[in-house]
Amino acid sequence: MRSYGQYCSLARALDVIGDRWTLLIVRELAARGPSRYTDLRHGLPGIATNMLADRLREMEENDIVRREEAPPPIATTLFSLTERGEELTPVLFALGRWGVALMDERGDDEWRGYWLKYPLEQLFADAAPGEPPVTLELRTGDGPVVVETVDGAVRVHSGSAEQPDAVLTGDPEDVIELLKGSIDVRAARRRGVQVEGDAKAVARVRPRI
Amino acid sequence: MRSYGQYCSLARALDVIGDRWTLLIVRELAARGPSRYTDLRHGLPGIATNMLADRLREMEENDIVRREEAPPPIATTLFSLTERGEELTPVLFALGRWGVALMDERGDDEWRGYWLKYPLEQLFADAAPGEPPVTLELRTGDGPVVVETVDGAVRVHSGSAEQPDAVLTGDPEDVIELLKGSIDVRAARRRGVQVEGDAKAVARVRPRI
DNA sequence: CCGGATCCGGGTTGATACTG
DNA sequence: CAGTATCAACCCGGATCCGG
Repeated sequence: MRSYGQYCSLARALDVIGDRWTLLIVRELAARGPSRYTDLRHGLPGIATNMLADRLREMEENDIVRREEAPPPIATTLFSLTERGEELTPVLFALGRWGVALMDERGDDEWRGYWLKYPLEQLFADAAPGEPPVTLELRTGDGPVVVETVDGAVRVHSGSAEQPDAVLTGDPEDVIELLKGSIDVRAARRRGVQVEGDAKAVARVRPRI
Repeated sequence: MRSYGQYCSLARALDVIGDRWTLLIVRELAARGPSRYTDLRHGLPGIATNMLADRLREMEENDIVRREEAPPPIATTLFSLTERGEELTPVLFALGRWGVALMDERGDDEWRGYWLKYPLEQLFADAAPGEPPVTLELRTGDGPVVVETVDGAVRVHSGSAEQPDAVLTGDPEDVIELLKGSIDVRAARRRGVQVEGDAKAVARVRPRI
């Protein structure tokens, strides 16, 4: 990106991370940890492969991304955030928080389940922190994600749970509305969400005030 | 801007404010309040006039900016942030905070004194909150700015002070280093900073922790 | 002077094909 | 798997012009 040429920390930051796709690459690496080139492409639907290669190179030069050649038996290239890259999480949070108001209709937007990680961990909490922890599994289109209550907070990671208290299957919009509490289990079922297991466990994951 | 087409609040936010210049226009309006087109141009050195007009129109459509025709005797167009636009300040703060580490050399970057407003208000405080408040005037190139201690915090606005406790004149880099405390008055003078008035008042404005 | 609109050249991005 | 190469489309920057 062409520099703004201003002696201002905001402008300097935008010189480095203001390019198209850059912050979404940071999102991918923050949500999934060290990732292969191909996995990044999968998490960035619509990106051109040369664009991803260019951005990764620039971000490496700017000390945001680190490239590691994993030794056998993995034998692949892994991209991960540097410490300086991790420090961008407050930026992701602020932008993501502001963008919540824009999440009106799903349309035909792309969707990956693990994109829920930071929204849920930041904006949701355990509604009954005194009770024994619960585990949910969400199946919303691509790979499943696990949602757990831990010390009153919510933790999210990709993968399946061994013994989930409940499993939610359906469109992301509907599952999210169910977790938000803006619709109940009955209404969610009417929209096509499958709720298996303990419906009470679902109500444990709720927005912070 | 072309949409990323992702059902993710970060991507949605970037759809709206990810364009070049957009966040800098927000900075201008946040730091100076309602502004005329020409003043915005002055605060955004390097912007093409059609670009500013385009961005303002898009930002108006996206409910970030409001355009008002001020009645006589002002009789000009004023641009200001909507409530939704004001809600972008956490984004400016997060990005600006991250960019501080990039503020190494001034080079021939452009500079406006009021760009100090948010950095100083956020990152600095009154080192002796119990003492009577002090007022500084900074003259660093373009218009002067007033720095005041208020209830232990620091407030900044454009303009001149009537009875400043001290006046600092010099290059922005040097004045900032003096306020940060990384150089003392003696060293600042050696670099060409003029310190008039009470040097003790200068030491009242210091980085938090 | 204020608030733009128009035009054009160049740089950035997107889509697809191809490769070690 | 991890990219390069190519080319078209679009966005941006710079200059100029224009109606109040």
